[in-house]
Amino acid sequence: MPVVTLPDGSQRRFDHPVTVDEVAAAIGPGLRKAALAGRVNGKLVDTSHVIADDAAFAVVTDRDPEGLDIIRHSTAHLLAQAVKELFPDAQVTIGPVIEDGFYYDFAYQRPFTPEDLAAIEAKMAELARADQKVTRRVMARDEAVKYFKGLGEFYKAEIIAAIPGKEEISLYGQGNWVDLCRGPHVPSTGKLKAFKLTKVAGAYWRGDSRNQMLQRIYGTAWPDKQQLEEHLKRLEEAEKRDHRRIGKDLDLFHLQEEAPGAVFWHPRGWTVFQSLIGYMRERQAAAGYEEVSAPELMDAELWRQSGHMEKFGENMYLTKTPDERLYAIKPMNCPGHVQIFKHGLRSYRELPVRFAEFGKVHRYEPSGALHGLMRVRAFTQDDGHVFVTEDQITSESVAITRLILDIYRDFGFEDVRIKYADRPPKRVGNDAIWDRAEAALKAASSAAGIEYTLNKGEGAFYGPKLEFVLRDAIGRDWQCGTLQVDLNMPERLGAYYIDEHSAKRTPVMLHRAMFGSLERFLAILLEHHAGKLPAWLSPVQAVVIGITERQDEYVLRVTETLKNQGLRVESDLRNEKVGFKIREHTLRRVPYLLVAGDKEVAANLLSVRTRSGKDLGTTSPETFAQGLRVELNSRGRKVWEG
RNA sequence: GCCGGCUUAGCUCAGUGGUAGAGCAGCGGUUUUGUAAACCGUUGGUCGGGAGUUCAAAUCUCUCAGCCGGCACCA
Repeated sequence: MPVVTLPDGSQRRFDHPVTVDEVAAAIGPGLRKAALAGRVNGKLVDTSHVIADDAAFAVVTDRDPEGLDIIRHSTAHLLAQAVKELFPDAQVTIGPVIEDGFYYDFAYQRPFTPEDLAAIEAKMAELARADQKVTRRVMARDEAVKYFKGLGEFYKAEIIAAIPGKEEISLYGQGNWVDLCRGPHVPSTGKLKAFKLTKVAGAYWRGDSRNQMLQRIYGTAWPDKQQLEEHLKRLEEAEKRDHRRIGKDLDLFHLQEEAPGAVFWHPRGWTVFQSLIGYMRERQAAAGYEEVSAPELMDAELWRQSGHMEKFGENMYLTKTPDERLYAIKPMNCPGHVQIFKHGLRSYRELPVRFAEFGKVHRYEPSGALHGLMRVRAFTQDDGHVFVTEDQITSESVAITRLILDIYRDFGFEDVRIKYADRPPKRVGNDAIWDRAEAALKAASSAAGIEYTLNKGEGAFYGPKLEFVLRDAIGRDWQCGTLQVDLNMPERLGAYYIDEHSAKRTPVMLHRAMFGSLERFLAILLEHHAGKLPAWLSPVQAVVIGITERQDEYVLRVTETLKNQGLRVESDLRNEKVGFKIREHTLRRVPYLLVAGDKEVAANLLSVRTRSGKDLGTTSPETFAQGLRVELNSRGRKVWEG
């Protein structure tokens, strides 16, 4: 007879097999009501699950992460049930839990409309109110296939057919609707109290663009209404951080129809962009890089040799000149850098050779992929290529890794994860070369003392890579930096150096980027800071504001003085009230507002206010400049506090 | 590229077949102002492009483009 051991170590003895529900009831009526599922010997099960033998036991409620997942999963089922009631011809496919919610894919003869969505959501609420019991039963595989085929659910039948033979096939029913599912599920639909359908979209069956397009409905679900509201609020806040919105508000850049996926940088945006470049120049020079610049346009033949034409030809811009020569606009900088390396004889004594370029590349991205500055067709990489001997891979990789991580700290990104991506299915070079490259990159990673997760099959076509992923202020991950070990490209493009025995040797090429795309990195910064860029990146670092025209001369003089010290300062002499000017510059996220009235002019002072509304008191222009300079020099690590 | 939605003044948005609107911005004045919006007046639109239906189209249909949300892709 079963003895169940609770998480606190206490035990309950039963004289007959019991269900999870019964055990929960034995512990307390409140817990029984809150029970969504059980955990028996580590395995999640329904509340109807029968425990016959001794077991470790826990009740799963909506306070457990697993409980939340179960709510979401069951809400996906509720969605499918509602769709089947309203659109009996629709076929169900899969409905997994995703971050903050769930989706369900349906095959239907027409796309669902926003009006359908409202109707479906209403039907879901109705079904939840009915508090239908959710029941589980097991069916033999062949029988299950037959069962779903009989229902006209051919996608389900296909899914079952693909389930490994030894796995149990379980069906879940609620009301008159049955779905194949691994479970577990909530005991009854009444447990689903707070959900909302968010969007409809097309999605390919089995994620393959050669397959039929299904209708995907997304939704979110939470334990209670309040948490749902909070989630919707968070989405709203994230929307306010949208770099496209901020870019417009702050007059940084725009995009227009004639140049899809290409950025028109306005003076303020370009100032930020140039600040990024200036910073990186400094860091790279200190790290032993030499800046180069390779042509934007090179003969297509070169791109054939590199392998780009074969793999990415469809995404390259080509142009035929009047002399009938075919040129490609560079989608990457590496072949150009190899040409510079190749020019002249290189000795092993010169290695490592470190080239860096703020190279503007063009890639014809699929139209549906474009997204503000995040995904564009013309962008600038802080691209570097280091030519090394095989012996130098480790030390050089360690140096690159350290540099990347240190640079991220200057931008206030402390939380950085690293992924290791190995050989992709479509690649150049033989397996022996890949074995060496992968081993070298792994060795370098452990020498650098970094931990990584595996990103299987996601390496570049010419070599494995480390991907540096940073986490922003609202918890989103962005892959930016990359380090790739390439034993293929130098050989394909005929690069070599002379070793200590006067023999020709092919160098190894390390590809690396810190920002990745400057356009995208800038977008990430805008969203991370919600537009409040640190002063060293702000297009305007301070505005000097006069209260009446009596201060005009002083305001101009102070502005001039600060500008002469290399600070980005403007004056605002407009015929407006101070409150109005403060409001405008605050909305433009200017870090410091320097107000001068008669009192300040008389004492040669400025009244300093930050964009977050903090009053830093009065100070002389000299002291302010000094403090700001300290802040600028410490990058994102420190701010001036008056 | 695929599915859906959207596109009206510089910006944010009303306007469901019958003479194109509002707020903000801009411009011209008044006001000389103390830390997130002073007041008065006023300019501004081939309603994304093209084609069609209709006596009549911002509004209905087709088509192209761009954008937005997903999917697929991402050297």
